[in-house]
Amino acid sequence: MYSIGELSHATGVKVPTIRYYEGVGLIEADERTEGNQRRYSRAGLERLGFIRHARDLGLSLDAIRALVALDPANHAETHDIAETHLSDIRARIARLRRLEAELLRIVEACDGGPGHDCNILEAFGDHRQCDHEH
Amino acid sequence: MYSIGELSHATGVKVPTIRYYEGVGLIEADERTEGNQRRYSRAGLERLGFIRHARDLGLSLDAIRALVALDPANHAETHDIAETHLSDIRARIARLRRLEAELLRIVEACDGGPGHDCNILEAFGDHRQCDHEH
DNA sequence: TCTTGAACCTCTAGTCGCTAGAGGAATTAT
DNA sequence: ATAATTCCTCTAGCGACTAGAGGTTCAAGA
Repeated sequence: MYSIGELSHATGVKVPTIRYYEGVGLIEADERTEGNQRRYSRAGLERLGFIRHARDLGLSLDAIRALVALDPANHAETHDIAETHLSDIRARIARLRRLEAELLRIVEACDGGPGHDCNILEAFGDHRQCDHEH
Repeated sequence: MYSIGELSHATGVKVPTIRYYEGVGLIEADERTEGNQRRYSRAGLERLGFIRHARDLGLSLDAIRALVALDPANHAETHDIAETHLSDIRARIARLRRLEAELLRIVEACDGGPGHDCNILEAFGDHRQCDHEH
C-alpha cells in the first residue's frame, strides 16, 4: 500500500492534484488508515499513471473519465476518443502555425536595426496587414 | 461616441468581455452618460481592436498590458515581447507535434480492423512505449 | 515509551479569461 | 406615452489546478 505522497512521487502528480482528482471522481483510495489517511494499491498507482499520461497528451479530464469508464472490449469507442483528440491537436497545430507566421511578420516589421523606423505596435494593432482573418 | 454595444459590434469583442477588460484595467470608457452608460471615442475603439488582435495572436492580458503601457518610442522592448511570444508559440508547436506523433502511434495500435487485437488502452497507459519523456 | 518532525487531513480561496444570469435602470423608436 | 432594447452592477460558474490555514496522524530515533 502506498501513501498519497508515495503515489505522488511515483507518478509525478502533485499531492493536492491527486486529492482534486478524487474530488472530481477520477480516482479513489483503496483504503483509509484508522487516522483517515489514504492508502493506494498498485492498481491505484497504475490508474493514476494512466491519467497522468493521458493528461500529458492533452486530453481533458472529461475525455479521460470517458476513457477509464470504457468497457475494455469496446475498442471502437476508445479509438474514437483518440482520433477525435488527434484531429483536435492537428487543428491546434495549424492555428499556431498561422500565428507564428503573423508574429514573424510583426517582428520583422522592426528588423531594420536600432534607429531604424519601426512600426511593430502598428503591426500589432492592424488587422488589415494579416493575410487571413481571425 | 460609441456605446458599449456599438464597440462590441465593431470589434467582435463581447459586451461582458469589454466590461471585464475595464475591470482588469485594460481599457476605460472616455465618458459616462448622465444615466451612467459608457461612451467610447474612436481612440477607445482602436485600442480595443488592438487588444482583440493581440489576444487572437495568443498574448496573455498581462503581455498586452505591458504592450499598451509601453513608451511608443521604446521599440526594443516591444520587439522583445513579440519575440518572446514567438519562441513561446514555436515551443508549443513542437510540443503538439510530439503529442501528434504519439497519438498517431496509439491510434495505429488499433488499426488492424474489427476483431483484430487492440491494445490502445494499454498504449495510453504505458509510458515506456513513448520515444520521449513528458 | 516518548518525542519530534514530516507527512497527512479538510476546507476555503485564488489563478486566467472569460461567460451567464439576476434584477433593475436608461435609452431609443414608435 | 409606451414598449422594446440596451444598458447597469453584482455574483457565480467554467477547467484544472495551486496555495494556504489550521489541525491531526504517522514513523523513526533516543
